[in-house]
Amino acid sequence: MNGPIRKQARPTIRDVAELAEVALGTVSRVINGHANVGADVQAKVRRAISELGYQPNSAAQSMRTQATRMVACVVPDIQNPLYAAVLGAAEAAFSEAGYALLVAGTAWSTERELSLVETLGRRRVDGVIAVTTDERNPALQAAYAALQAPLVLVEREMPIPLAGIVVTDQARSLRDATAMLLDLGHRRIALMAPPIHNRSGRERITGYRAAFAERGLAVNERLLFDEAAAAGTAQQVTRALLARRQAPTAIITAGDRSLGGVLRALREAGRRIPQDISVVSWGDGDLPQLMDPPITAIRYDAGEIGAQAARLLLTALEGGALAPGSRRRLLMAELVMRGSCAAPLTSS
Amino acid sequence: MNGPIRKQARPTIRDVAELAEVALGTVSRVINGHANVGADVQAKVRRAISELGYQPNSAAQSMRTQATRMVACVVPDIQNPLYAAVLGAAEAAFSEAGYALLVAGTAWSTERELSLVETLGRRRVDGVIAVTTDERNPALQAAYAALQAPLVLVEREMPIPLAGIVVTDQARSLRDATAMLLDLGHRRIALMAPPIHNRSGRERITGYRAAFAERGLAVNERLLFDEAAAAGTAQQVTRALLARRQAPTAIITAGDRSLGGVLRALREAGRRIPQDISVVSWGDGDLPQLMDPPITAIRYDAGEIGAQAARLLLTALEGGALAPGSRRRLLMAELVMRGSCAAPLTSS
DNA sequence: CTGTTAGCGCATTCAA
DNA sequence: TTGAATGCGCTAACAG
Repeated sequence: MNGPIRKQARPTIRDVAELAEVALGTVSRVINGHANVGADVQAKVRRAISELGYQPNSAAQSMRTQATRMVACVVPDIQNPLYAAVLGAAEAAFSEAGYALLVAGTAWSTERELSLVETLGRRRVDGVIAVTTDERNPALQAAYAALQAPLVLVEREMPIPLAGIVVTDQARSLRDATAMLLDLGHRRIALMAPPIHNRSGRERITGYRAAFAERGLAVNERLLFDEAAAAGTAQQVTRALLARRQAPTAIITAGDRSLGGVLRALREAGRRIPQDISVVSWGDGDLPQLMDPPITAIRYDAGEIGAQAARLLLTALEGGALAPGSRRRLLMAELVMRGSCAAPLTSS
Repeated sequence: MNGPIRKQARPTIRDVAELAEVALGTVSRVINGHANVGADVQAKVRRAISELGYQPNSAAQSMRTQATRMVACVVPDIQNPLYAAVLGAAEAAFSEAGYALLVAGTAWSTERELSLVETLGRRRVDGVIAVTTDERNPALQAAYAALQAPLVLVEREMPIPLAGIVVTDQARSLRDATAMLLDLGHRRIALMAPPIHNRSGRERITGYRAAFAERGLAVNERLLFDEAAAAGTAQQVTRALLARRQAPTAIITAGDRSLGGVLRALREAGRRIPQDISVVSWGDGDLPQLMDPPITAIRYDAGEIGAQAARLLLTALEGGALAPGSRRRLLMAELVMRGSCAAPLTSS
C-alpha cells in the first residue's frame, strides 16, 4: 500500500557526468553521437550511463531542440479496420524512424476533434496524419493550420497549402461498380456512402452518377444514402429500402462496418443473393470473401494508405518541404468480381 | 518552396504576461485555475492569451510538474480487432481524462517491444497498458519494472508487484466449449491457441484439458497448436490437419484472425460444416455470425477489456495505489451456440 | 491578491 | 578535445 508507485529520483545527465568524472556537456555529446569525444572518455561515460540506468529525459530534450519526435494520427474511429490498418502501418513506419505515435479518436465529432487538435498543439507534435471528420469545417481547418506542423490528410482534402494528401480513387471504383451493375440490367441501385461533406462521400456519389450519366440514365436520388441521410445503421437503412414498393435490385455498401448490417437485413427479409438482389461491398476482407456466394468487392489496401501517408510525413519532417509534384498520392482501388452480382429478375 | 513549414516563434507565457501587463506567475495561475486571481486581471490575461493564440508548451510543463499526462498502450498488433478495440476504448477514456495516448506495436517481437518500452521510459509516460509479447521474458519484465510507472497488464500476468491486471476467463470458456464438443461425441478436437508462454495460451489449453480430464478421456497432444507449434497460418495448419489419416472432427480457432483461414481450408477441402466437421470460433463478430451455418463462438467484449484497463490505470494515476482487492479484473466470456456444431458422423 | 525568483534536464555556444 | 555557462518555457515557493 504505498501510494502511486514511488517515483524514485531518476538519474540526470549531471549524475552521469559526476560518476564518469567528466563534464556534463561531454555526456551530452556521447549521447547524441557527436564525433569529437575521445574513445576512453566515451567508454567511461557509457559505463556510467548503464551503471545508473540513465535515460535522457525527452521533455528536456524537446525544450532544447524544439522538436518532440512525436507525431499524431487523428482518426474518426480506431476500431474501424480501415483506420486500424492506417494506424498500424503508420506506427510501424514512425517507430522505425524514431518517432512516437500519438493517437486521437474523434468519434466523428467535430468538437472532440477540435479539442484534440488543440492538445496536439500544446504537445508540439512534429507532424500529423489526419482523417478529419469534416474537411469543410472552418474551425477544424484553422485548427490544423494553427498547428504549424507538417500535415498529411488521408482520404480528405483541405485547403491547407503545404499539406500532403493520400487518397484513393473512389470515384473511378464506384463508376466501375455501378457500370457493371447497370450493364447487368440493374436500374434501382442503392448507394450507401460516407458523409457527403468529405471527399470520400463526394467521390463515391460522383462515380455513381458518372456511370448513370454515361448511359444517359437518370439517378434516383432516393437511393443515395450518405451517412447523414441514413439516419441509422446499415441494417436499418437496408430494412427500409427493402420495404419500399420499388425496392432496389442492387446495393453498394459504405464500408467494412456496413456490409454486416446489409447482409443481416437481407437475411431477415429472406432475400437471396444474387437472385433477389445484388451486392457490392466497399472494402474486401474475410467477410465478403467467405460468404456464400462470395461478395463482389471494391478492394483497396488500407495498409498502403497508412504507409504512404507515413512516408509523405517523414519526408516533410526530415528534410524539406514536399515537392509540389509529390505532395499528393492517388491510390487505386480494384473491383473484384464475385458471385454476388447477377442480372435482376425483372427489368424495371 | 519554403522548407519544412516555418516554425514561427510561438508566443510564450512571458509574451502573454507582457501583453496583459501582469507578472508571468499570474498568467500561470490563470492557466492552471488557481483561485487567487482578481476577476479583472483574469479577464486581461485571457484576452491576451487568445489574442496571441498562446498554447502552453507541455514539454515545459512536464519538466516542472514531473508528469507528462501521457500514457502508452503496448500491443502486439494494432490491426487485430481485439487490440484495436482495447486501444479504442482506452483512448476514449484517457482523452476524456486529459491524457494523451501513445501506441506502440510490437509485431510480436520481444526485441522490438524491449526497445519500445525503453523509449516509453525516456518519454516518462505516466502509465502503461500492455499486452506483452512474452510475459515470461525476464528482460521485458525488467523493462516494464524499470518504467517506475503504474502498469496494467491485459490478458497477461507478470510478477510485477503493483501492476493492475485485466484478464478474461479463458480456461472456463474453453472448458465449456470443449465439453460441449465432447458431449456431442467428438473425440478428435483440434485446438488452435495463442503462444503458450502467455496466459492466453496456457488458459485455453488448461480449459481444454480440463474438459477431457473431467470425462476421464485422454488428450491427443497432436491436436494442440499453440502458435509456435503451428508453423504457419491458420489456413495452413488446417490443411495439414485435414490431410491426416485421423483428421479432427472439430476445430476450435485461436482468434479473430484465424477463423477466416480455417474456413478457407475447409472450403478448399470440400468439408461441410457441421456435417463433416464442427467449428468453434474464439471471438464473435460479423464473420461467425453471418456464415451459413452461423459459427458457434466464444464471445468476449474487447471494448470492456480496454475500458477496465483504462479505469484501473486511471485510478492508479490519479490517486493512490490500487487496492489489493481491486487490482485484478476477471472478465467472463460466453459460449454462444450456433449451427456449426453437431455430432460427428463416425464416432472414433 | 500579485510580482519575483529559482530551477526542472538538457543541448549548445564559447573559451580554454 | 573538453569544460563552463546560458536559457529553452514553465510552476511553485516565497516576498511583498
